[in-house]
Amino acid sequence: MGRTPRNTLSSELIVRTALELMESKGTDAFSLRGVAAELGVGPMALYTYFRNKDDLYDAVRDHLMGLLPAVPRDVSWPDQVRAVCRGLRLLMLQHPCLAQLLASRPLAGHETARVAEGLLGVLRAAGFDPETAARTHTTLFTYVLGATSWEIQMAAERRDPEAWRRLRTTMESLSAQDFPTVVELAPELARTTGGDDQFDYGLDLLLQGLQSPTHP
Amino acid sequence: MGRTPRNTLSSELIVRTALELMESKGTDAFSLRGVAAELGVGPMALYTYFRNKDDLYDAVRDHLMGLLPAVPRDVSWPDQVRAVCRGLRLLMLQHPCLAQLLASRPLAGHETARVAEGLLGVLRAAGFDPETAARTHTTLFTYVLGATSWEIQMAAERRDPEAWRRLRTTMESLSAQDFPTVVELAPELARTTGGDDQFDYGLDLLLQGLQSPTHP
DNA sequence: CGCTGTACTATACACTGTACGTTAACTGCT
DNA sequence: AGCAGTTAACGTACAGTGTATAGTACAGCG
Repeated sequence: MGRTPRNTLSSELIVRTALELMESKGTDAFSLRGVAAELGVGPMALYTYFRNKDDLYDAVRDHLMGLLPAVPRDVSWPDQVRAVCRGLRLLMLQHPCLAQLLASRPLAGHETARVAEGLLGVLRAAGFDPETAARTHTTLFTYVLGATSWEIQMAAERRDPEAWRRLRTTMESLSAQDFPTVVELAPELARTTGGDDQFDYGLDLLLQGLQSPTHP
Repeated sequence: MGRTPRNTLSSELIVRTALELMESKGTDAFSLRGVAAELGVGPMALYTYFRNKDDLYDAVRDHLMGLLPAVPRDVSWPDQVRAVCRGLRLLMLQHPCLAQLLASRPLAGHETARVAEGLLGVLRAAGFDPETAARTHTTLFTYVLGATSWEIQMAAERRDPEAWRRLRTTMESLSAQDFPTVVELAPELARTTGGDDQFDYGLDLLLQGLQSPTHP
C-alpha cells in the first residue's frame, strides 16, 4: 500500500496550500477537506498541526500579516501613518480573504503584533500620550478594515453578473420622491464605493483631525 | 395526518423567527433547518418565500435597518451625523448579527436605502457637493461598520473564557524587547477595544476633518 | 530486538443547503 | 355541488461540511 511517507506535511505547507485554495476557489468555498485533498492526504491529517479550522484561519491570517512591509523611517509621522494604512489596504486587496479573516477574529499572533508595534511606535514617537495612541491605533485600524472590506465586497458584487443586475434593479426601483438624494447621487455613490481616492479621502479626514490644533 | 394547514407561514414570520434564532443561538449556529424546525415545518417550506439562504439574510438585514430612528431635525448638521452614526452603532450592538450581515453583502433593500437617504440628505443640506457628499457617506458608513464590528468581535472574545485566556497568553508571550510599545500600552489597548468613548473619538476625528477650513 | 511516541488513515456521525418530485389544501369557475 | 387549477408544504435524496474516535505504520531509541 503506497501510504504517504511520514514527514511530508508541515504547518507552513498547510498554511500555504490553504491560502492558495482561498484565493483560487474563494474564501467561502474553502474547506479543510479541500486542503487535505490538494495535499494528497486524509482530512484528519491536518489535525496533527491545527486543533481545528479556526486555528488554521489564525495561522493564515498571521502569515499574511507577515507580508506587510516595515514602516518607512525618513518621513513625517502623518506620512508614516499613511504608509501603514495604505500598506494594509493593499495587502487586503491582494489577498481578499484577509478581510474576512481580520473581521472574524481579533488580533493574535506575532506578525499581527509586529504590525501593531509599528503603528503604535509611530504614534508614540509623534508625541501621543499612551491612551490617545491606543485610541488612535484602534480608530485607524478599524477604519482601514471597514473601508477595505466594503470595497472588496462591492468589487465582488460587481463581478457577479446576477447579483449586480439585482442591485441595479433595486436601485432603479427607488422612487425619486421617497429617495430624492439617493436617486440624485446614484452615479456618485457608484463611483465612491472603492478606489484609492475614496480610501485616501477618509484617511486624510482622520489625519486632519489628528493634526488639528484642538486635538489633545 | 395532522398536516400543517396552508397559510401558517409568511415572509415576515420567517424573518422574525430567523432573527430570534440568530440572537439566541448565535449568528454562526443559525441554519435554515433550525428556522424550519422552530416553525414546525419542513426545511423546504422556506423556499416558497426565499430563493436561498442569502435571500433570507438580505431580508433580515433590511428588517433590522428598518428599526433605525429617523434623523433629528432641530440640531446642527454635525450633530445630525453623530446621531445617525451612533444610532447605527447602537442597533448593531443590540443585534450583533447585523454586523456580519452588513459586512457580507452590499446595501440593498428599501429600508437600507432609507438610511442612506437620511445621511446623504443631511450632508447635501450642509452644503456638500454631490461627489463630496457621496465620499463622506461611504467614509462614515465604513467607519461605523469597521469600528462596531471590531467592538462586537472583541466583546464576544472576552465572553469566551477559553479564547480570552489564549489571547492573554499570546499578549504575555511578547517580549518587551521586540514589542516595547505594544507591551507598554497593553492596558490602554485593552481599554480602547470598544465603548462609547472609543467610538466617539474616531467619529469626532472625522467630523473635525469635515469641519476644518481646508476641507473642500 | 522490542517499545514508545508520532504522523497519518479509516470510519463514522451529525450536520448543512438545496434539487427534485409528490401531495394535500385551498381558490375560483361552472 | 362538483370539478379543475394553483400553490404551499412535504419527503426523499445528495453532495458537502467539520471533527470525534479508533486504528495503523513508521521513526528513533533503549
